[in-house]
Amino acid sequence: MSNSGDLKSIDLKNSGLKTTLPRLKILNLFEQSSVRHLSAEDVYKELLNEGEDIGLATVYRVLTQFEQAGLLERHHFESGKAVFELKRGGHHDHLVCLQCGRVEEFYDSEIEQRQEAIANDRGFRLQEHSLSLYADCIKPTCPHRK
Amino acid sequence: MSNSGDLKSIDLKNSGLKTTLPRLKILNLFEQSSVRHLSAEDVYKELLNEGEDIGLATVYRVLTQFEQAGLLERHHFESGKAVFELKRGGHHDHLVCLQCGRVEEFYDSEIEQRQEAIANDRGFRLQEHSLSLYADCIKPTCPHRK
DNA sequence: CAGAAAATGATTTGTTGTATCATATAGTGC
DNA sequence: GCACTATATGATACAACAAATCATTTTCTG
Repeated sequence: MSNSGDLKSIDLKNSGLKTTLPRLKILNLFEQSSVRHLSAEDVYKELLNEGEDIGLATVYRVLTQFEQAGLLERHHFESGKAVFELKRGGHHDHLVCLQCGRVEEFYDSEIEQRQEAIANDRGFRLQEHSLSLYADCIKPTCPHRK
Repeated sequence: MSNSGDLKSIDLKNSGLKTTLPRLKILNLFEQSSVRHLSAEDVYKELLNEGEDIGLATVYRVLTQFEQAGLLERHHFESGKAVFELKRGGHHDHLVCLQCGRVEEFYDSEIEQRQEAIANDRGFRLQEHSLSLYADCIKPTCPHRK
């Protein structure tokens, strides 16, 4: 069976990117992984673990291309290194657990509105924003709870 | 006149840091500079420009110490490299001009409240947050307006 | 002012990410 | 299917930012 009608293949073509094996592998990983936020190193190591043959340079290059194509979002958090996440329709912000590093997502329309208002009041047109909460988990289910 | 009663000297002593020349120079720079957000390189170059003799390693080390001591805040924004800012009492968030990179500060109690509520609702105790707005300036005074 | 403790700064090392370039692969027209 | 052209790959070199090392210098204490 040909892959030419495949959804991922279409995503790539629409972005002006050729449908290559490395790109499909990376896109697949993001769609199937239970962890939604992956760094370039994470992607590289995971693919090597799965027995795939891929170069680190390709991973960095493809992740940047996918970001520009609107397929992935790049976040910085506090670790210093970038992590990527599949861009699935809706926007959301992040809550990072200070114990285990787990990332929860949230959306708050009131905050979104206030941000718009703040930018407008000051003579700006808001283009994007970055909001991350860093918090201690008090749930007994948190594996690294203090 | 001795410096031992000096405000900066006291700030440093309270942090368990010796009152050394490099530390005073760096603290002075943050207090006197018109630009509130400086990277390690910015600090290093500025001090060299002023004829001061200082090492880059010292700058990085001291900035980190000042952050830990609560004298400075470290921000990441989107540039990838850290910038530092004097911690003057009140908390605020940042609005970054996409044209000229200028940084404006704002505080919105409604956003602050919502953040607390979001964390609590999800079983977290909020420790800190990072909120940056990236926007296009529509003021005629913006030097790099589109 | 002498001695102990800490800080400095030149340099090395580490980490993250991009640029280069010869080789390999994908999409095209036949 | 097959050859051709454009693009992508991946090993490696390079770059930027930051932290660790360590001999020398400076600060603080008594």
